[in-house]
Amino acid sequence: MVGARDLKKIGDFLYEIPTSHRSDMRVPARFYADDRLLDGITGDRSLEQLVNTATLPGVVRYVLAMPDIHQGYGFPIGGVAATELPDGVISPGGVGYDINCGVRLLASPLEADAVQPHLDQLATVLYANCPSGVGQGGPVKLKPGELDEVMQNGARWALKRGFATEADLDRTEEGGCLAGADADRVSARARDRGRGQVGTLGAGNHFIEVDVVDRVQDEDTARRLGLFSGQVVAQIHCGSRGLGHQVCTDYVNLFQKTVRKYGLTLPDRELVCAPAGSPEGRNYLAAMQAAANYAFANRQVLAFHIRRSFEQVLAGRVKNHHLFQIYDIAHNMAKIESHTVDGRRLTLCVHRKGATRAFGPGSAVLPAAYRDIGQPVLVPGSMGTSSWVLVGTAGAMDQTFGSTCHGAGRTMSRHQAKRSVHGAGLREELETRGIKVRAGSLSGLAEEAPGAYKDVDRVVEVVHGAGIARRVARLTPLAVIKG
DNA sequence: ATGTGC
Repeated sequence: MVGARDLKKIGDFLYEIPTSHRSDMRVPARFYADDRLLDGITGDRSLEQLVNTATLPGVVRYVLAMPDIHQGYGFPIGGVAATELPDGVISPGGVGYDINCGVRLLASPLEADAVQPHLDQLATVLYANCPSGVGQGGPVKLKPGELDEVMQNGARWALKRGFATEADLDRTEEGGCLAGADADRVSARARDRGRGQVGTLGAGNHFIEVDVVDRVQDEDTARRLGLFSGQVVAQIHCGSRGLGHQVCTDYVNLFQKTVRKYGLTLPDRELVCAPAGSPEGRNYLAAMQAAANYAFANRQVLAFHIRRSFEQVLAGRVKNHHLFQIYDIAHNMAKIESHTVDGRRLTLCVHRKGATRAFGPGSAVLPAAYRDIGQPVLVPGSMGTSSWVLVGTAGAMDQTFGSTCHGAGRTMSRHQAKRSVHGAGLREELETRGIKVRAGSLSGLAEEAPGAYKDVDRVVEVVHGAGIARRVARLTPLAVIKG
């Protein structure tokens, strides 16, 4: 267990666990927090997991955790670890079971007052059009061989099928398509699980939300993104469903063997990995990218059905309900990126698990329209609480390999939450606050109770204060759709 | 997170 005495405070919102803490650490471990969040962080195994990642072969500079850190499989959720190619390792546990879990934000030109009278119907129609729940299949029938196209081309596949516009792709991380994806590295079992699930939401913390922009923190940047106070927007939070889950399972199993083959010593079995430049490592990367493309396509099809739902409910009732895309980000992904470490330009495998890329102004990979303001960062809060739109900063490039937080972060396990919260009562409470709720499972709802999460406003305050993202606008929910 | 775990 890592306790308060093992920590060194090295900045207003920054702590370090030095390599003297444990003899197998190759680099220090750093994490961002304030005093209040610190209490929760030292209460579970997440810092010990972070220290474990500091022992990985090829890890550079320091491993990092964001203020929304909590316990995960092997790596903590909210963790960032960068390893140098080709001998530095890639680990499926550093990405997570939900490969390219991420968030998409669509914005309408409408004020909340115009939508309010139709909100109940909108929630019902969204729930009907966007299938959710564990194991749930979806509306898209793929032709033979078409699943390969989804995995190779991601949101580009969706464009060809009429589910996307060029503008959507332009405002998606990586253009919605990772070029290195190789569908041949994805097992038959993973394909079987994913075949019928394109355009579905899933369960757990995944959701579709209709929100209103309730606070604008930076007027200029908000305007540049197309956001204004009182505006109705829609958020999608979901990933690669059963396909990504199976890809992770397959490679975790396979990598049990590669750990021995390459003579790797690990403090936790859950950190199984392979050198990123080895055949096994490259195969996982290609399969992970295929699953990531599937997730981009999934969110794109959901966006299409959200647009259709707005059309169905609002056409003829309001003047313009077109939903344009602000951005789509991944928060479970390993990326091959170039970063400067101690004055040297290195090619790194950056694992972001429950962490968001937050590239600052000037980055060539950003859409032209956003290049001078930095990458939009979408931070969903817990159910019934606010969410945030941030932008990446030069500070993130300097401090965190261009990364920041991804959400509120759990304080209670799912099991704990289910025991202490009643789903029906929670729904009642949300509805009393004027939030429309459509949920397939009441126990699923209980697992996502706001009380089971940290305060997202505080998490965002820390990353803003630390300079690894900048606050632009806050969103508050009008309607929530869940599995 | 997940065709949910002992």
